[in-house]
Amino acid sequence: MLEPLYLNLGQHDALSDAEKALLASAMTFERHFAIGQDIVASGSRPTYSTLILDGLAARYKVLENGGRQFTSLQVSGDFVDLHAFLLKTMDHGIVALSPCHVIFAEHSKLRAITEEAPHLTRLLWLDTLVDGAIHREWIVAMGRRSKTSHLAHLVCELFVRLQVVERTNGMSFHLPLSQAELADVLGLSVVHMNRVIGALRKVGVVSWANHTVTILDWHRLQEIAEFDPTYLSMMREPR
Amino acid sequence: MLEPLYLNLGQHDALSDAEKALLASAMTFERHFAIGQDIVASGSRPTYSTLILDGLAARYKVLENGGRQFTSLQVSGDFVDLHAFLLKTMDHGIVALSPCHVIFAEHSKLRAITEEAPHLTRLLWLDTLVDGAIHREWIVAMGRRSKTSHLAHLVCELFVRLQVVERTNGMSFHLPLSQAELADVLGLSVVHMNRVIGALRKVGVVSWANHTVTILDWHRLQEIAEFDPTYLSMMREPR
DNA sequence: AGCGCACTCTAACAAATGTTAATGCCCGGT
DNA sequence: ACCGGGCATTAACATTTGTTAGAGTGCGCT
Repeated sequence: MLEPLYLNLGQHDALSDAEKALLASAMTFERHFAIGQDIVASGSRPTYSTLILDGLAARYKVLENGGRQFTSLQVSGDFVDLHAFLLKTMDHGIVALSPCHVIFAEHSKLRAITEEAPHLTRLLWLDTLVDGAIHREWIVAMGRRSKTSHLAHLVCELFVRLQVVERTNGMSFHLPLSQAELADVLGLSVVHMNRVIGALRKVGVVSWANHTVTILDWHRLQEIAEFDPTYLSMMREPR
Repeated sequence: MLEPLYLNLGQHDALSDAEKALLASAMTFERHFAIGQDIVASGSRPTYSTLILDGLAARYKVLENGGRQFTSLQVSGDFVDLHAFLLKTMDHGIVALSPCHVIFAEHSKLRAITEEAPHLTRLLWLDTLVDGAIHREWIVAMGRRSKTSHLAHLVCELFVRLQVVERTNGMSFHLPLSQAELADVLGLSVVHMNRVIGALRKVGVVSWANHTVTILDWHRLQEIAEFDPTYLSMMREPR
């Protein structure tokens, strides 16, 4: 059941059976969340961290004027709030964008891992570092890329991340986001989001319908996005 | 000499003398960098992490069209590339924005800390988590705040961070960034950056001259920015 | 004192992006 | 089969932001 987590952590470095067992023993109960439900509330102080077994979720903040910004998208195998283990207080919410099947890891058990399993600790730390690397890439995309390039970059990133946890289907993947939600990812208005998707469709590098994205020309898409997967640290090496 | 680091880490949780000594023993040689010099090169694989003792630096990426985006600003007491300890390959560069006095911590020593000093390990991990929290706040600012609010937020953030490491002077602090560099922080053109600074000046919440920012009305500045320092985790509590 | 240079600031215009509103489509509920 | 609601799409127009160009300013250097 924790397969996606093993795939996610295991992409960076070998994960021993003992470490897998240790992770498994940190888990407590499972839960399902419906679309739109908050998995973790902003301002809360969780005592466990949430692992997505299946589904798509997002971190977000809401401003006073009602504007919402997603700060990350989380897929199967992602700890959506591993950072709360040490940050303690959630400064943002996490919402289910598709039906989500999750399992909770107790902070006390994670703490025990940091006391007794240094290598596994480094892998969990690394997981949050990749999170940060993705954030930086998003900042660059928001600040200096054209909107088309930004969207192309997002498609590249999601495809690669989903491939790691075996949630792609050939060159297609399921992306159950409305254009309004996508607009809250890129920081655009809904109308402009629609224009940008149209632009990407028109150049013919992706087809996009029924919440399914199919990459028609990976090479050119990567070019438009200037996508370089280095930041995802997908190289397996000692950590 | 490591005082800024102790202040930085110590703001989140108590730092024992033994831990301070351990940090000190991880350090090797010091170095000075001039304005504009790369402290860490993109694509490199450093074997040490760089701590700023004094100065201002920034992480950045450059796009094919020459556009540059800063993804973070780093002040005294910040490990600018602690993440490279586990990410291994730098996916971005780090440049000195003021003359920088830095000291290097060997990765082998950091690794030893993860093997033998769990609590200190958690504090170092936390340091990178706060990094991530700042990234998220920047994403929100870029996506959903007005440019004036974004700039106000940056001023609030820098003031608070500099205060922790005792680099403020009353309600003023030194910000040696040209408007062109600031534009690369907010993701704007230089001309528009100038407009935005003018706007913030006009409402009278800051004065801004000679690379010195003085906050004239903290309360109103915070209001404009919708600044909530929770994400900086400045509460001292067991981690 | 004069010069050159980097930086700030402004203007005029162009392009990107937001807003409001309307239309059509699909799909689930009755 | 009908209805209603959410979503995608488009149009027209407003606002923000970028581009290009140039003038002003301060400061170090000779």
